[in-house]
Amino acid sequence: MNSALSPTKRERRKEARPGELLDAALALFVEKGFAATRVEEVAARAGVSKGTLFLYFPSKEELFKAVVRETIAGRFGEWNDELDAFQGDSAELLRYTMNAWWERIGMTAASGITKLVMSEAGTFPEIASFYQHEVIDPGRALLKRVLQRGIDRGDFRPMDLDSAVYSLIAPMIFLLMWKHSMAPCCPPADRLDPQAFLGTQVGLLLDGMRVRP
Amino acid sequence: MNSALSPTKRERRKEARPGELLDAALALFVEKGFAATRVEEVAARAGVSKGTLFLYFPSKEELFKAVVRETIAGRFGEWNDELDAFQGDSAELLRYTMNAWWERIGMTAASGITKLVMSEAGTFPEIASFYQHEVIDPGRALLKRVLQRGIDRGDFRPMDLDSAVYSLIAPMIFLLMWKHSMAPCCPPADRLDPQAFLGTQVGLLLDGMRVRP
Amino acid sequence: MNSALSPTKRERRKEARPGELLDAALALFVEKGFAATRVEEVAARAGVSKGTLFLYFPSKEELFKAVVRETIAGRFGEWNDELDAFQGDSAELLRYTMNAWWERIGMTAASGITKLVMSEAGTFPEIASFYQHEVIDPGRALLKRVLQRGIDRGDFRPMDLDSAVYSLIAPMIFLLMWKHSMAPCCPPADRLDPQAFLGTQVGLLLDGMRVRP
Amino acid sequence: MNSALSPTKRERRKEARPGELLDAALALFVEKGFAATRVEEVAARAGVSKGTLFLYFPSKEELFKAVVRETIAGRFGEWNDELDAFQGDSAELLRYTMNAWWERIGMTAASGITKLVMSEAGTFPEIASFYQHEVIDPGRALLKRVLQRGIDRGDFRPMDLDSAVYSLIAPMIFLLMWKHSMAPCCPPADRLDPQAFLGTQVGLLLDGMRVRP
DNA sequence: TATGAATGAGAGTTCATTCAT
DNA sequence: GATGAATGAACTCTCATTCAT
Repeated sequence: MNSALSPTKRERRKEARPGELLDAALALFVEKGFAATRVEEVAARAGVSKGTLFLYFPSKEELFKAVVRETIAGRFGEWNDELDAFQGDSAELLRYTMNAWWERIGMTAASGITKLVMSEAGTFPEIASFYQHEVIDPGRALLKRVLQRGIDRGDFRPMDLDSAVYSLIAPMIFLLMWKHSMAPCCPPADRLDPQAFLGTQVGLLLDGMRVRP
Repeated sequence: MNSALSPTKRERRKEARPGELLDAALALFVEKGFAATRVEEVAARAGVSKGTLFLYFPSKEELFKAVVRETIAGRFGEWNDELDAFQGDSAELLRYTMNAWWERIGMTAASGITKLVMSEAGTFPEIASFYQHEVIDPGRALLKRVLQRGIDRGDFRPMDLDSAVYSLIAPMIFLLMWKHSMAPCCPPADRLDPQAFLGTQVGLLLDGMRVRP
Repeated sequence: MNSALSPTKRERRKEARPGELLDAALALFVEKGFAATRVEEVAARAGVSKGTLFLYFPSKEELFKAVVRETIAGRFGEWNDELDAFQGDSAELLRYTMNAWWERIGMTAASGITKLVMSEAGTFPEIASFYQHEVIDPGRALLKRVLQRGIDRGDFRPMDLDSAVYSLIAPMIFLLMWKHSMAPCCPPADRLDPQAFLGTQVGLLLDGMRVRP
Repeated sequence: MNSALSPTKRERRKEARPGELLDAALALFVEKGFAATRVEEVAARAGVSKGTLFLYFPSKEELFKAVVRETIAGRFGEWNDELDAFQGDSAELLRYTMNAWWERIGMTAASGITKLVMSEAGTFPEIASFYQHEVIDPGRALLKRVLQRGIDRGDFRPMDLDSAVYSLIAPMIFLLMWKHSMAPCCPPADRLDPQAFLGTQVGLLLDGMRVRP
């Protein structure tokens, strides 16, 4: 057997199974919500039979939890490194960070997960809690470091950091909820342009809207 | 018939029924989501039998729509009047408006409905569209007027209004999604204080976080 | 009170109630069948409320039975008298009898009852049996007398009377089932003309289709 | 997979399922009518669970339609061939045809379907229409050919074919309605003997009941 | 390991029947 | 008597889950 060296096609597929199922489930859960997604659809989209799905995941709920866990594998390590390496004005860093978030999370399927977790938090508090610890808290910590850096460098004025962090999270959460709920039903003309919005929002947070005295 | 003068107990109940059912449905939909709420539960909570519910609402979906309609019934009229009557600085007006939103929507069950609509938008695009027209659009228009007033009076500097409006909506949507999803699972210490957050957010939007040159 | 002499409108209506309900029920049962007819519809058509119907008939089943009983009140007395009074050829009498049946039963709502009884006989064997005794048997006896008269007068050749009677009933039953089932769905062009059919049928029964030797 | 060679027990069952369900449905629909038959009963009689039935038929109504289609699947081909091959007197052919009808339709479960279709025509006009096109019309065409053959050969006198055809259909429809409605409730003594009746009826139609001039 | 036929608890909905007014 | 709001049993249909093959 050559499995140790180069897996056969069947073996490769076998190993890929859970991943394919998770991808299919992610797409469908995001599109239709947990309750409205049928496991048979997930299986079909992953190219396997209904029974096979239950070989890998003991129940629909566990499949959901696995989807969430899988999709949010630690993304903050490299991000923190980028922050440390950044040279220059903190306003620039902030803009860069928000943009990076949009490109790496907001624009990708990962944004669907957040929407999903928030939508189904009532039904899966455990998942919401897990998400809080694994994603939200690290994210807040990262943003806090950016702000702290700004204050330390004299770029930003002193402020209540915890609260300000939420001011940065808010537009991101809003953007992704919007994208996955209201946007699909709005006439294109009215549609919110995410990057432009993010730019304006950061701009306002940096400089404010009030006329200077 | 005495119905013209004083309604009998039965008649009084009959008039109250739809409201009682709507209340029960609102509570349960917000708590468990649309799919996970059983009509029998709604009926039971309203103190009637399953069949009675269908006397007033032809289907579960129509019940849901009715809940949405009921909860958001024209709230913008008085709000616009207050805006017109307001004397003073536009920054004050903005703070006042955001506070009022929290007190009238964010703190009440109406916030649950918005969370629900956004969560179930994939399953009920029609509802999402309805919500967009009946709630979101009027809300945006109102905020736009506030900003325009500020610019006209020289309180605010000129800006892209449409985009800035979303910067005001974002914290509200965020707050209410948070309240109905993550908040219930987070340790109290970490909990976001909505009023404080809103204050900080508006403060930042008004004056920015950057050190003045 | 004048009720003994001339009843008031309300009293007249009260006495008429069961009749109005029976009429409404007859029409709806014939149109939609027993199961598909809702008692509320019957009540509405009779201009009363659902509850009132149950004041006069203890159940939907009893209503159905009453409809059948009511609609077939002895019609054979006068018919037998006509037969006795008839002068002339028995072939003429037979034609007359069949025509009279069509005009008095086939064309009227009474035909719907027969269709109904036959259709629902499986569910209401008791009703079928009642119908057999009250309608079918007297009808057969009457037709038998017509045939016997023909034989006695030398108009008809001897034959098995019981069986021949069914040959006369068959086209009537057929016609009324047809009218209440297939006819409504057939293109007008194909539609069976009842009187013409009855004429042909009696003609054939009288003279046959075989070429005479 | 061995399915190509010898189907497994499960596979054999799977193939048999629709047929078993159809048989069970036929029996129950005929016995109790469409509305009074519960799908669970049908499933139980076929030895499967409620859910299984819906694996094969998407709804109760479709099950009913399938029963109708199945029971009447092209029966007229061979019948027309027999007619073409028939040698001899047209009166004989007519007797043979009517007898064959009784043996192949009247005596079998197929008669129950016709009764059912006529009984439920009000509720399922679509089915009635389908039946008209698939069964009644071909039947009429066949009988018409028999009569035409008789006239062409000089066995029968000229006549209005369309109308005469109904004179042949009438006793068949009558017989089958009778069998499925009144017959079960009548005392055996009174019972109509179908074959005898059909014989008499055809005899009368061939030769008439009038004494020859 | 993979399948998909089979299951059956459970949900929404209907409607004959009851009964307080 | 008359009403119609209320009931709840009954019914169709769904779908996560199981298991023989």
